[in-house]
Amino acid sequence: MRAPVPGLVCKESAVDVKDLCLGALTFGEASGYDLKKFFEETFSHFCGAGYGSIYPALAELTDAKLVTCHEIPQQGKPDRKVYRLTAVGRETFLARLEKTSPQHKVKSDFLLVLYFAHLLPPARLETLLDERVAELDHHLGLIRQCQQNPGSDEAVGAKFVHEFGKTVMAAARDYLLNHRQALVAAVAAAVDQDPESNRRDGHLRRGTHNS
Amino acid sequence: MRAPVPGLVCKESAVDVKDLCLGALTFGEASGYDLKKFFEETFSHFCGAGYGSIYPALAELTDAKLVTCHEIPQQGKPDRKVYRLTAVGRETFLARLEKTSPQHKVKSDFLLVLYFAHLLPPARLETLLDERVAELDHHLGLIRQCQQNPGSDEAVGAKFVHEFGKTVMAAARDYLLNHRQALVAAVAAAVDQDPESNRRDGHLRRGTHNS
DNA sequence: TGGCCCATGTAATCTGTTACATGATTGT
DNA sequence: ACAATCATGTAACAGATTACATGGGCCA
Repeated sequence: MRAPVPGLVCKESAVDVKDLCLGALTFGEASGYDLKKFFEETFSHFCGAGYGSIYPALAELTDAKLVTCHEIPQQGKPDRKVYRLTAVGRETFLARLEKTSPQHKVKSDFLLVLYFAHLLPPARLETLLDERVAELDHHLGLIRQCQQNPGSDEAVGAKFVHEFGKTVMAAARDYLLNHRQALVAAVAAAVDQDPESNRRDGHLRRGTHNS
Repeated sequence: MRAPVPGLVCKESAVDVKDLCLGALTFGEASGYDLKKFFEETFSHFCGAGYGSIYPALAELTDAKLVTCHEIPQQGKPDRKVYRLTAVGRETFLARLEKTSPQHKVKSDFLLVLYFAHLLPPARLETLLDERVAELDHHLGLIRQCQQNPGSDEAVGAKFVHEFGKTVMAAARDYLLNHRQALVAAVAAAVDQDPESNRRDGHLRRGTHNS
């Protein structure tokens, strides 16, 4: 086991909510509330953050002088706090963009459950697929809204990411719709033939790992 | 603010590593080590778990009598511990499958960084895209291996999930390859024209939210 | 009058990652 | 000789989710 080389520790840490906020603020000032809405509308298909992480993140960024905070008094509501990126904040973000080795992680309970389709009632399967298609439609709708936004001259990156999202999610949607019937039929048939199909013993087999 | 209704709390909690283990064990007995390999080969594109979560999960499952553990002595290595699903474990898993409302979450630092393509050096952009394509190829390869596995009579669900993965990742891959040049060119052009493009103030604009 | 939008924040909790700890065998 | 595979586990830590806490304005 190698001791961590002092100069090369190189965290390579993943992007966190602070980075998300910094990034959004490169487009202009905003409150925590605004940021959450922005994430939902614009980043919904690949990122997200709740108030429980946004507000603490903004507080930390303020302490670190990466953003400044203007308080705007309001009645009935808590003061609106508008955050703006500082020069240091902008550079910190730029540095993060260049150093991070960006990961793409999918955590899909949906696919996991589908993997065990043979253990599910066909009706449940149909619900699952329909709900997922609806979610995809929802995300697709959000992206279209972003793009149709009045005064939306999206940056090249935004365009690319949005088109990418549309392409990939449309592919997912089409696959689900085109194969829905076959899957449900196959499972229904299996249940008919062999209702007690869920007891099979043996060893978890794995492919020969000649990576 | 409503108090949580006692009988309807209904956690709807997401799938965790324990569920992952339970699910894998429906295909046969396995050790913690085997399980990790299985996840990597078979679930790689939508799930994952490290030893740091698998081993504690198996311990908990054993305590809860959802699995049993046979210890096989070995020399030089720690005893191999082979886990097998109990009847209760199987039913618990089946119940989880039916009750969970399964989510599909993507957390892509890759897309986030790309969103800010206009702030990146073109070379960095190229690296990013190439690396992502390589990752996608890697995952596609893993799926093909699963499918070509000798004695691979995959269950309907497994087939569906793997074909789905191939379809969606192929779409992503194609998009990246087909639009790579255009993106890099656009960013390069922007840098030429306006090297100090990263200082723009204003307000984070959001679309009119007529959801 | 019930529910959503606005608007902020804290605290407890959950869950997973990373680093640590050990060590024989096999292949290059 | 060095790295990888096999094989298990713990402890500290990081990060995010959830519930809690507050409360006026607005629309149907």
